[in-house]
Amino acid sequence: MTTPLALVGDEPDGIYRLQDQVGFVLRKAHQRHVAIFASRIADLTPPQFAALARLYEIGETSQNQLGQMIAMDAATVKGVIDRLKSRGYVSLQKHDTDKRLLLVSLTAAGREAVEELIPLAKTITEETLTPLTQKEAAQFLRLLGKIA
Amino acid sequence: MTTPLALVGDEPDGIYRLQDQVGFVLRKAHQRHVAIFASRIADLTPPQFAALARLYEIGETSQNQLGQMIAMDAATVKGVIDRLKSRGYVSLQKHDTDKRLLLVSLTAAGREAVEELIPLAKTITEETLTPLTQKEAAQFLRLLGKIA
DNA sequence: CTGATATCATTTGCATACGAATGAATTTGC
DNA sequence: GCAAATTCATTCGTATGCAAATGATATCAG
Repeated sequence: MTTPLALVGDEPDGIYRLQDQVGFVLRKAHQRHVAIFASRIADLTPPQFAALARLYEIGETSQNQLGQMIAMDAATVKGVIDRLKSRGYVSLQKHDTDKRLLLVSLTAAGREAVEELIPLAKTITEETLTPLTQKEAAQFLRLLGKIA
Repeated sequence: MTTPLALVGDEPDGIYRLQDQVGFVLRKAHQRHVAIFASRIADLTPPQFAALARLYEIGETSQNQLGQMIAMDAATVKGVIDRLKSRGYVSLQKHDTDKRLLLVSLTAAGREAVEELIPLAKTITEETLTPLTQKEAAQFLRLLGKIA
């Protein structure tokens, strides 16, 4: 154990501790989650899975639109989709009338992969929340949702 | 507003919603924090600041040790330290007896930078936690600390 | 209808982040 | 005291993540 966390606004001009800064702890929590994810799903990254899962929910969309729905900017989503395409999980197609749009959709293999991985993804969420009781976990998810 | 968050373990074989998965929300929260950080401290990244702040706390250490204290692996910390060195914020020196160690320490400019930035860093934490009440923020930091 | 604006995808450059491999130096085990 | 194991720093490859610039296309305003 380290020293207890200070309350926000505590010690207005007091000492500065990195481990009390939300960004630092957020970064570590994210790293831990990514490690848990990798240990359970070795051949996809969390962003790649997010793209597949969203496509599974909503069906075909444009690349940009998909990016907005999974919180990725245009440059990032392009790389993710490129890699999913090279694996055969998604297929790309130009929009009929609006020639700017690149439509992304799941292939049969992509759909199968998502269906297999969803139970694992739920396990990953549970394992990440293992340090918390059920009550704490619900509370944490509620507050985290407000922060995000 | 989207649909309310499911409790953990809710709907054992129910629907899967990306926005209920802790990793996805954690990633978004982290992104939001990085954006807030960049808006207040334009010329340093959060990992760079973490390195400077830790060096300020503890003084000279080896590059690897520093990495462990700010949750960065050896490859990552090397890049961060290289960039801080090229800005004149840290200086590097070989250990006298143990020739494997690369000692990192703050320069005068680095120390000044940290002292100027610490108040801003506190503001950044506060702004990140703005969506929460004081009570919620304290609760959130407590639970986040357990997750990390 | 047409010039200004906006949107979409792409590309480039930079900064984490991690696994794996490597070489140098140190410590351990026996 | 010496071979084996460990530690440290570095390098390479891959994958986000974002800002900024660009070109193609679409929409809007007058």
